[in-house]
Amino acid sequence: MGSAEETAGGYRPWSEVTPDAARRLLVAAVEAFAERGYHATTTRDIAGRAGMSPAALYIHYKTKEELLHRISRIGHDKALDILETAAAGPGTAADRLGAAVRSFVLWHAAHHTTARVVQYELDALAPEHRDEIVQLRRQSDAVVRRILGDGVAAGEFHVPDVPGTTLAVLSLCIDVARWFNAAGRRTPEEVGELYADLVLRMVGAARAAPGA
Amino acid sequence: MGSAEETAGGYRPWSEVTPDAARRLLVAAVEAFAERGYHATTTRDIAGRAGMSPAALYIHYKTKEELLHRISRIGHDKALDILETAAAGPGTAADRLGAAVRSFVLWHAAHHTTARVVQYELDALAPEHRDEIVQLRRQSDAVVRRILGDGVAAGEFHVPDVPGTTLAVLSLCIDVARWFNAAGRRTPEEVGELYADLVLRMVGAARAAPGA
DNA sequence: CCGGCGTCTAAGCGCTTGCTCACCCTCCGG
DNA sequence: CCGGAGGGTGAGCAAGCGCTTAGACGCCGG
Repeated sequence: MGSAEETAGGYRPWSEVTPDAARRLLVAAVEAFAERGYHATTTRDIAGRAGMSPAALYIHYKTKEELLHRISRIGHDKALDILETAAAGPGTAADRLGAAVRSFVLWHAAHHTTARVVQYELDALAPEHRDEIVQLRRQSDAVVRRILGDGVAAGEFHVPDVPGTTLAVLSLCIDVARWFNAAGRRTPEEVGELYADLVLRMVGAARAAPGA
Repeated sequence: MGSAEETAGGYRPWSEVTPDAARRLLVAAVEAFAERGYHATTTRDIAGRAGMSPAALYIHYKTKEELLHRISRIGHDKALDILETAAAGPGTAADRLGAAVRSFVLWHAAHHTTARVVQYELDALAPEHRDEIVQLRRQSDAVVRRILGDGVAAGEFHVPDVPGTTLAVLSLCIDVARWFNAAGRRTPEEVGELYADLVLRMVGAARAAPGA
């Protein structure tokens, strides 16, 4: 068991990675990178977790860094997709911001192992790959900033500093990957709910009315 | 220049580290760890930055890990001190929470190089040292939780989930160390001010009145 | 039955790592 | 003027690193 809990719940990640051995190696790498960090993880450790010899890794990936790049790319694509889906939804700006934070945080909590690698091992990427990922992050930033802008324009939000608040909101959500499950009384859904509420207060769209 | 900006402003950190050569090595280690991460930093790199030979490091420190431990310990002591000072201050719970967030964030922004090492390289510590540091973090958590509890009891704050909100507040502040200065239009003071405002909104102590 | 391809392994190469050791300065009390 | 202590160096060791190579396996169309 152990790693089973990560893939529980019917959600099957990494389905886009084939063949099977390549996926097993990638999943093993995610676990190892999340646990010890990229630089502290050896290729022997990754191969061992996948039940293979060290050399097997190089049949499917050219370098250890390519593994990290693949993980980072897939993860960022997923995270951006989650944000964009929520942003394109119906309702007021407050509705969309709440949905975005709720689903974004839910993903970071439920897949905190992956998210930790994706969000905190950026500097281990080769410069070219790093630039590519940074571009995706800028898109995430733009999505959130747009919702905030909409809310301000509609008079729903009171936000003096939209770029700064955007940064804070994303920072808050992303950092969930770092601390989540440290003991784990909360479910990912509960954290998402809590954070959606906190963020809506931050932007002054308080459903904080005492009766709510 | 370069590293000079870090120590600018009259604040002289690491004054508790003697002799001089030991301090130079420690400052070099902070820079290197912040830039590349603990595991990606070599002892040769640290010694080189300090203008010494690789062997010189081992006159003042037993291992590379001891360097990280010293940095982490001093940094956490300082961070906790900042929080406790603000918490012990005068005024309402809102006043104290605002002061705590403002000064805590200010430190994380102004000394983001140090803060990055202190906050994000925890897992590289030996288990015994890690436990020691985790203990300090629990104290930081307790300080913030107490202010929130006070505010709720006094009817100043509306916080349904005090432990969860405490976690979120600290997470938000700490993560400043990760992104700060990525381009740097904002000063540390401005970020502290912005964050104090955001956090006060989060707890429903809105000075969000338009005229404020 | 075969031959080629994709997959995997055992062994190991070249290099870097954290750390050590033998030795050398410089400073300073007696 | 000396001798010892503490701060420093150049060279280098054992271990571990990312990665490669030579060869063996199972599978499958002809």
